[in-house]
Amino acid sequence: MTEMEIPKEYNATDVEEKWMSSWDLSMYHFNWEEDPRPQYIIDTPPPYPTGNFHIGNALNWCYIDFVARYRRMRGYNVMFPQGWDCHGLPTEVKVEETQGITKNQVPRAEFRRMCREMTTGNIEKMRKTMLRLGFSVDWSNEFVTMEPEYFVKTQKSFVKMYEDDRIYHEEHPVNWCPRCETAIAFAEVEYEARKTKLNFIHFDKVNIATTRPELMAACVAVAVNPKDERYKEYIGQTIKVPLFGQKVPLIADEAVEAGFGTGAVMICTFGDKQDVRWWTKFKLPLIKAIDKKGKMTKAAGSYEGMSLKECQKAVISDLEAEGFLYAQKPLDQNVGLCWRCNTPIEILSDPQWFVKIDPEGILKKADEIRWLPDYMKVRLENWTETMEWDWCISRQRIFATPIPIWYCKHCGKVMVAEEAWLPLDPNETSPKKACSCGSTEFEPETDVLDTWMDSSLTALHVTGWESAHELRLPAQLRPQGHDIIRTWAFYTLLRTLALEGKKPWETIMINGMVLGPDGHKMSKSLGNVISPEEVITKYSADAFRQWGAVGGSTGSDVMFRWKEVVAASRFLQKMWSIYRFSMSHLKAFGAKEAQYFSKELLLPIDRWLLSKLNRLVLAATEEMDACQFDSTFKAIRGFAWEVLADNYLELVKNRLYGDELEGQLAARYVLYQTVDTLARLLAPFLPFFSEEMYSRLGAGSVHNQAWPEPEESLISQEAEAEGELIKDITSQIRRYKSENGLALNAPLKKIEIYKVQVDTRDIAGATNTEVELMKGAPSFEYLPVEVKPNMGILGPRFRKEAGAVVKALKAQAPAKIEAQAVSGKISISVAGKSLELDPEAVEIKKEVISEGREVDVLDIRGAVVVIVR
RNA sequence: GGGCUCGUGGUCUAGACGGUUAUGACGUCGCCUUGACAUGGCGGAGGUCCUGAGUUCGAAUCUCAGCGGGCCCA
Repeated sequence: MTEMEIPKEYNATDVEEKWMSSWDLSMYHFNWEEDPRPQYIIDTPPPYPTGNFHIGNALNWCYIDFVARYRRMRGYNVMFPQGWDCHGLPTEVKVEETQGITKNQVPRAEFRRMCREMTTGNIEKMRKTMLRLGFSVDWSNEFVTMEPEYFVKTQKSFVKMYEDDRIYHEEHPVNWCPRCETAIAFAEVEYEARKTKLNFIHFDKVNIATTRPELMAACVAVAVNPKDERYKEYIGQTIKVPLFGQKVPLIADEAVEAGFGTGAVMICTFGDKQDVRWWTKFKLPLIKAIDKKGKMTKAAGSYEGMSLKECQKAVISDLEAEGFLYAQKPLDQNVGLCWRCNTPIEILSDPQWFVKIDPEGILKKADEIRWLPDYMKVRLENWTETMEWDWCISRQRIFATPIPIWYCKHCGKVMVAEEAWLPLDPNETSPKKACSCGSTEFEPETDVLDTWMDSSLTALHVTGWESAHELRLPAQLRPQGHDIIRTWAFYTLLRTLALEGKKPWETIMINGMVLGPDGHKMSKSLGNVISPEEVITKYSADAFRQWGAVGGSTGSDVMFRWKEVVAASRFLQKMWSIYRFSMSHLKAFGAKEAQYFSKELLLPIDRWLLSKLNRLVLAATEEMDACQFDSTFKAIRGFAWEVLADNYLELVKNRLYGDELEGQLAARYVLYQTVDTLARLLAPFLPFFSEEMYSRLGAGSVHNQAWPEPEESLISQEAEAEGELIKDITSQIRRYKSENGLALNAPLKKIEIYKVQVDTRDIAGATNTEVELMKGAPSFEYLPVEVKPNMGILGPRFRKEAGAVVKALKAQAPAKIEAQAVSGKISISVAGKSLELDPEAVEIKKEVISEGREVDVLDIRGAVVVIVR
């Protein structure tokens, strides 16, 4: 331990890069074999490999890393795996963009290759950021959903669920993105407020109002509210649709709002979700007027081939020309958009694959899981309770897990791959057996699986499902954002339940979103995006992580603020100074000196510090167990800064620099314990800084050390009370000097302390003044100036009369009350009745009269401190 | 339109089992280079605890209503 090597300034970049390149990351590996330690498996979110690990990911990973490092130190066999959720539209869209093609212009296999290549490059970039942020990822348990080792599981899960009758193939209306030319799930639909026009149109018997005149070709009914007097007589009759001429029934349904538009609505296949409900309820016919590219079909007659927009324009002008359109009104409307390309979605009917949803089962399992914070469970419940359709899992895209299915060319029967054949792409491989009709000719399924079919398997994957290892379900923790509760959490619950009948995790910890410095969601269009790299370069990874810890409580959204990062890096420097000072006094505190030390040597302020330290350990442990990172870190920081640096160090400096060995030993012992404990407490949050600290304290990495155990015998009310008095006396004298323009190390003539017993050695050292404990009362006059009622006692006792009692107390001279309090009972009269109060029921403020004397008097916690100048 | 969440000095925030002096940070103002740290120390100013009503002896805290943010959805 050589303090000469410790620079005055903490150079975060050098320290962080040094440790990053020298750490042996195998210390973070999970042990799949028999291990006496309890397992702690984290079902980490596999990020989408965009190539850029954004600040929201980073916050999420900070939380995961805090937990992972803490649990390791607590003696758990921790798995912090890293997955990559590769498949899906965004990569396809990006490849189409960068290559200037559309998916159908190149062979399927070639397109997949381009996607894989881009994904691999992106993963590499993101790994770098994660390493730089010091996350203790277990890279031996990395998984990549596009690799056969992973997607074989996705396919197996499909086959198992198909055979279990949980997956079926059916023609059903689905959300369709005409740009991406694929079905999408409800979870992938986003809504945006837009202005549109409500068109009022004469039908032959009633007038209807619609925002979608281009869908008149697909009109299959008109609906009114059964209670609507205007239309009662027409219910059950047929109505002719203008321009297109089809005759449709006029039906009655409660769901029609009589007050909206004309009170009559046309039902089309399909304008919106409500149309689908009516279509199902009344078993209406299906007219497909829109094709998969969003163009009008033959069913639209002369409008065939037009885009939806063109068609709407044409229909409106034709309606107007023929006198059907009689009014237009502006209307605010929410349009469903494809979450990836922002194209308005349509509802089309098409054969698709579906997973059955069992809301009750999911809700029951959700109840068995601990939700942090608990109110987040409500989001899952609300979503689950409002599910209307099953989960559409087929997508008409390319870069995704293939559906291992063929259709027999002769009888049309579905051939499902056997598990032993997997993984495979039905477009490249044929079934290894004939159809039950004897045919060996098959048509492959070209649809692929929804990406959530991959990622909803992570809990199973990380716990060893379908691997050489024993299944270790449930995982201990699922960390994720609240934005994907309805998708990732929901689907994982569904799939784990369907495949293994168990809950996927014991605890789910929800993190909030990161908002920009302006309080809004970070987005390119708002220009408020900040990257983790930018923060690291300017202020260090540890400062970034500290912002992640203290930025907000777990679950709440966190605003990114530069000044918090600045404050974080200031704490690093402050902590560094504390460390540097401590180490300069610890060079000699080796085994040699330690043998002369015994706890009897500890002075009151030492016991005060140790009590506070152990209380801190106790609280930090409790809060880390509850994933309360902000309060944990704030407690540690507060201790280091206010308790240790501002007070303890100032009080023991004199002893440390002095030549009295016993006092020195005690202070060194305390310093050593404190610095060692702080290094450990900080380790989950500041892996680089704490490692640098620990490198001069002990052997090996701090990340292989145990979390500190609180020594309860050192926690003591009395030790803290006496320490607090010493601290307060010293800091009041410091303030006194400051107010009186004295240098802080300026000696005073003398300090006299009355009325309490207190150890004066450190007070004398810290104030550079002789301190004497005085017997008896000081010869000063006290003037009681104010009576302060203690409402905690008076309120509950007197209830309605409490107000009157307070009034009566205040009406008396403070000196009179004081005199009674000294005798043990205070009597007052309220509304003619006389009452007796205990002295505890009031606090009497007194002032010392010291005018005309060469002294100043401070009243501190019952102690009277007389300063002789 | 629904659900969730929040509204505290200039800014951000703690407090939420109801108890009279409302926490801390940043900013601001003043003083101080003291043998770890000026990226520091000490002190000061600055508050209708969103509004209104209710419960209560007593409300930032509980209840209701309203207003206003944010998020997730329809």
